[in-house]
Amino acid sequence: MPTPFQKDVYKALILIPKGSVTTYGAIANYLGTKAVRAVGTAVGKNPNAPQVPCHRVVPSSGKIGNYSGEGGVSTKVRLLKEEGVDVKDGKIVAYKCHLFAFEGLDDVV
DNA sequence: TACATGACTATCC
DNA sequence: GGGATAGCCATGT
Repeated sequence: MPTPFQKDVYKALILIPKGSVTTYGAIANYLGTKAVRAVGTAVGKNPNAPQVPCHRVVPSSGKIGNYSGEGGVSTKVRLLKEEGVDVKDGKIVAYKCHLFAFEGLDDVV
């Protein structure tokens, strides 16, 4: 069963609009924590499958990061492209433009 | 309860 | 900008 922390992470992921991406740090910040590692762990479990846009989560490095789904990173990149986010050599193109930092959704504060 | 692991980030070089 | 090191919290054994 998913832990409350995971459910919070998944809720944050669902808030990510199509064609946009966010970082683990942004999610952690939205949840009011610095546990980016824990966020990555929670997303890695991802028992909610396609229900949660886990492929819209990328590291602050602007790269793709990792993906535990089928096809791994390849599928993650493909999904992003399908949503309008272009990827080149395992890196997000103009990723800062697609970046979604939960601005305005700070209901926790 | 304690130790080890992990889809990371920040800092230093 | 890129590589290496330390810090971080939650989860699983």
